[in-house]
Amino acid sequence: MPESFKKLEKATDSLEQIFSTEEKIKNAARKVFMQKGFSATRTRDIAEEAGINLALLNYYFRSKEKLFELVMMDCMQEFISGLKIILNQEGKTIEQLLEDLVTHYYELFRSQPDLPIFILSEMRSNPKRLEGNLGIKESLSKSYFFKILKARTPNKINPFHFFMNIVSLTVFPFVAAPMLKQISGTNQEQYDKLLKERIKLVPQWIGLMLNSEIAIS
Amino acid sequence: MPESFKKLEKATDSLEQIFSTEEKIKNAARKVFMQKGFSATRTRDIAEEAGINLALLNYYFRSKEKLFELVMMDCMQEFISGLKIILNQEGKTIEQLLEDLVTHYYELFRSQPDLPIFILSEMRSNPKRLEGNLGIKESLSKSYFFKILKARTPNKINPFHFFMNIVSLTVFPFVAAPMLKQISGTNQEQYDKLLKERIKLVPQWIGLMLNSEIAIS
DNA sequence: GTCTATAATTCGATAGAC
DNA sequence: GTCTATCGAATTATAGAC
Repeated sequence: MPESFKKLEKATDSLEQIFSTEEKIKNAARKVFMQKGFSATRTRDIAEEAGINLALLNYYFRSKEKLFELVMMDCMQEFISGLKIILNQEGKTIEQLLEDLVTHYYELFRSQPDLPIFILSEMRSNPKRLEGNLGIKESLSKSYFFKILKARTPNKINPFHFFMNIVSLTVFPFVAAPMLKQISGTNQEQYDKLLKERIKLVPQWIGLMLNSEIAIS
Repeated sequence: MPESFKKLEKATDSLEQIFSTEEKIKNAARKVFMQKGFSATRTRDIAEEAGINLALLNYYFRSKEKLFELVMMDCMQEFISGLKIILNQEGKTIEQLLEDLVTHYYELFRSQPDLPIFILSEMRSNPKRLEGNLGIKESLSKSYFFKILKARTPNKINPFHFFMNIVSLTVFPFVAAPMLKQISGTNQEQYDKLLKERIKLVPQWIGLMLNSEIAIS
């Protein structure tokens, strides 16, 4: 095919063509990897999803593993990027910070429901992926949020319990969505309504815990 | 033909031999499948773990899929079996039921940490597995526990929110253990101490939520 | 850069001896 | 029942034409 004709064709093509081939492959890889995990994903699936030939995948990314590493890095980044910003908004009350946090993850997981289970399950088989992103620990322990959390923690309970509670109440309903949908007998729309209600409820429940006199005994 | 009930005949053999070959394969399969998931598991791994030859796996279980189905059924069963009993102990207070429940799952997941993430991640790729175990929905909605939960639910909040909270606070710290251990900077022993503290804490926190005046607004 | 065709390897499953 | 050896399909990766 002549080069001039090729350019003309590109310029008049559909929206799909505004992404470079490299980007198309990466986006397709992200979609398929998140849906099926590393081992269950075939490079052919990614090529098909991207609308390109299988050989191009190796041309751009050398191997399935290299492509996966890139996707995984992206996902981890997206998972924790919002966290650092929100946890350091000085001046806000802990209830406000919590509502920001829960809202953020509700919207993130609503657009990408497989993101949390993907990260958690891939981490099981390869826990050392976390070592690279060691910044999370410092980001949390040095954050404004954690400072006021410690101050408000009742009695001698480890403040980390409350961090666990926040993440559990926020993330697990997405991780276990298929099971919880089944158990509650709700369809997608109804279940999503429940999830949305939790944006307001979770911060209040956490507030209750922080204000209570519960101790470990 | 494989004979499942022949195991006792070899009672005088060494410790490894008290399990029939069929059981050894199934136990090995359970271990490897739970650790790596279906796709990442090779039948050769299972054979090696069981200390038998690869051909025997197909002799006893026909295929990797059939073996996996058996293991999955077992795991699902174990996951929900304790539930039905505990949720129907009439006469107990909701706080007592919760403590029984959290204790049960703490001990179950402590001996098999990969069980919850295994079930959740395999369900993602194959949500129809749940349809077989449809009994969960009825077990919950018709249980004594759910009856008193509904009675104690404040205002007009969907009682299922509290079921989600219980499961989230109980299961998620196991599902996300690698990540939470990293973030909290604890080793296995310290993290386990935290998990153990939650046996007493989670029921109290749930009690707080049920007694509060929080509404959806 | 992109394609077709194929090499190289892995893996599930089976045949057949004992 | 258990083993060794191997087949056949699937899959990653590459060679080479355009």
